[in-house]
Amino acid sequence: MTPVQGARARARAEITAAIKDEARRQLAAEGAAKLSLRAVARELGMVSSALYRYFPSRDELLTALIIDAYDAVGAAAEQAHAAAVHAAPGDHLAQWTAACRAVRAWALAHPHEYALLYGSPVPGYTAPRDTVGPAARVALLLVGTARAAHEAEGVALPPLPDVLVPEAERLAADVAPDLPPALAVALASAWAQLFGLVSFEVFGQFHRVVEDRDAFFAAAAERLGREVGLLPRP
Amino acid sequence: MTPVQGARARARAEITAAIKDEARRQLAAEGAAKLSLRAVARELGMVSSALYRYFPSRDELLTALIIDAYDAVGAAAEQAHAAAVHAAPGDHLAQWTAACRAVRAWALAHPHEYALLYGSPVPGYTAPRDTVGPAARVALLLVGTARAAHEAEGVALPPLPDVLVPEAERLAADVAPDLPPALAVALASAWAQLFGLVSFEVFGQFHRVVEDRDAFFAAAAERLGREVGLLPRP
DNA sequence: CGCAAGCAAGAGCAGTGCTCTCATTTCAGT
DNA sequence: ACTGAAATGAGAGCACTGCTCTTGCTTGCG
Repeated sequence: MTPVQGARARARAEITAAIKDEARRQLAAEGAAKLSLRAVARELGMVSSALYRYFPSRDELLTALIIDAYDAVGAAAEQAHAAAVHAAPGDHLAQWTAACRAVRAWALAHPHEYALLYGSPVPGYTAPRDTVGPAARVALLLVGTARAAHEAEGVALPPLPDVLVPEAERLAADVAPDLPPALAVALASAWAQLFGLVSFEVFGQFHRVVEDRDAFFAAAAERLGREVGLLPRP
Repeated sequence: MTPVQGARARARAEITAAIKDEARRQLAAEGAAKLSLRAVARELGMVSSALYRYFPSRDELLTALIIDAYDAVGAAAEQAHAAAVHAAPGDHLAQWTAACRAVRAWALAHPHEYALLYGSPVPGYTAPRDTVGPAARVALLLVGTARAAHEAEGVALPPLPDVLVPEAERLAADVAPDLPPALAVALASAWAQLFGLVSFEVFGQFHRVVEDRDAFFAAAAERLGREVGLLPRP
């Protein structure tokens, strides 16, 4: 795009990145609520008002971090999925669980950023349009896995209750017109349930309840995969 | 317990309740992050420092609200469950879904309190021991439904993967020694997944994705019930 | 070269959680 | 019934926060 930007623009990009880095550091250390513009500025050796040249408000800074985090977890899942496709080309269930495990691993490694994405929404703050793209990456990856399995060998799902048929058709038309409506509904359920499992673990709800969480999650993710019709080692 | 407490103790209880009420109002209006001790005091016509005679810190006030909220959602679920037991005595699946729907309804009616319980943990704040009892009410209700079904007609579950067997036995011994280990694991999964569905809805993740959320949730809750071996109308 | 735009600094405003001191009220033991 | 201790409320104050506004300095384009 801009082949050689002026020194000023470069400095601006560098400072913006430095602000986000420092903010991410504070986020990881203390959580979103303790992320303070003044502290970020202090750590960067500037004065708080200067920060407003780069981010018009604290919420805008948070938004930038949210977008980066969605991209990070999406990239982690996509990478793990691609590796699984390479390692076990036809095993769609293994590919599914690989993506799920990558999401979980990223969440456990970045709990505060995960909380920003899938925890309580920041009050008075509604996610701007820019976040929906990155936010959909993981969901689209799950849809893609199910689509590959469906194209390769077809999936068998139990019939839907009658009341859900219109919603299922609408949902399928919206997100995956090539997939059967029952599969679209199953995917939406599995999507939410996957993050339920991850959130419970990251937010400590499994404390003193589930101990061997690796094995527990692996089994649960595989069950979710079967729920959307995936089968092992075809 | 205390048959007739002095006027002072009564006043203390009343003021404590008034503080919690006003705090709950602000919580519902603006969310946890904007809950301000000073604003609560202002609204109650007292000075902020006086509040510290009743709650030693803002976090302690939050803890009190959290315990109340756990009790409220637990009571809502228990009441819906009891009604279902009365209306359809043998239909354990209907009882299960009734409890799930009650949790969802409470969450949608009190989104900010729900976020306090199942959203991002408040930073720097770890839930004290007093919360674990109320927090377990919904989980215990789900366990109880599964136990009733198991005692009445037995439940059939797929076998566990080998790696999960030790964890399953430990988990069953901990929370429900009378239930088969595979059922205990399935219950823990269903528990987390149920709140995944509710959280996605309350936190807006289903925005522009799932539209007919009543039907969607009802179907998902029923699937969760089948996952723990419940069967309709025996 | 000049001048507009970009930028940092500082002061300041309104708000926050929390602590401390100082009166006053209430209650209990003698 | 009286007194001393405990509980309570008021107020000032500290160290923060996000954010705005004004004031100059620097940069780089036309």
